Amino acid sequence: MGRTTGIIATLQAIGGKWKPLILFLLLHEGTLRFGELRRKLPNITQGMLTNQLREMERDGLVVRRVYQEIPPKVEYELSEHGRSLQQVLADMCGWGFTHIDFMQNAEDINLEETP
Amino acid sequence: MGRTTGIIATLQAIGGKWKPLILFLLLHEGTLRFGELRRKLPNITQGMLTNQLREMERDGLVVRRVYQEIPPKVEYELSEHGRSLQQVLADMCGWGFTHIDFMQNAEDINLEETP
DNA sequence: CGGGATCCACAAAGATACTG
DNA sequence: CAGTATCTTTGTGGATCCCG
Repeated sequence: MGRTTGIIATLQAIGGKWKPLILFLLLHEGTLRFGELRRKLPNITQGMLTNQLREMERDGLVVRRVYQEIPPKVEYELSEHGRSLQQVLADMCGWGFTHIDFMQNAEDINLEETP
Repeated sequence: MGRTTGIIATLQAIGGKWKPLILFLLLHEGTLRFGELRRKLPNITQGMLTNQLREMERDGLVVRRVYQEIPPKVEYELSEHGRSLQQVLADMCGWGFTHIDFMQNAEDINLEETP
């Protein structure tokens, strides 16, 4: 069991293309219905959203609650284990802004280099 | 610009399937040759490793140094900007172990349920 | 020999239509 | 409303070849 074990386990759990974003939304907005989640993720497909949510439910990160009503109503929220990702998600969010600044500076340098 | 901007930027930069793992290795082991990196990532393809490294070079996370020798020698290391990921990578690594423990407990519960 | 480019087979992701 | 089913497109893995 090498030093990379932790990272590998994390990637298996939240390495999906949309998972960190979904988890971040559920963390900050609490319980959300399927449709609400979809509207907050403008570029995700219905099928993909279903996939990612089901996988995260299977992995114990997300709780799925189905109301037997017409029209149907399904709510999602973070499990206690899912909430333990708070630090990771906060750091990812913070570093993202660092990276945006970095890229804007790099862009400025390129502009200065053009004649 | 919503609350998700930071996460989205992070995913664009290090969302690749292997990137966090590669970055973690470069962070902890310093400069590595292509072949060394490949041996430490037993399940990655040569092509994939080349891809991910080139993308991260383009994004300013990794520095690529080519020695004009026979046999060829190419070294990779984190840039200063790449090193700013240290906190994110450390948290990911730590949470991974939390997640491994969580899954082992869940497994124990299932074992107890079997007759 | 080490790095990496190319071609092919397959799996994952996206778009769209349809259903309980 | 919250999904499924299906089809198309893109990405990944594997083997092979190239080049200095």
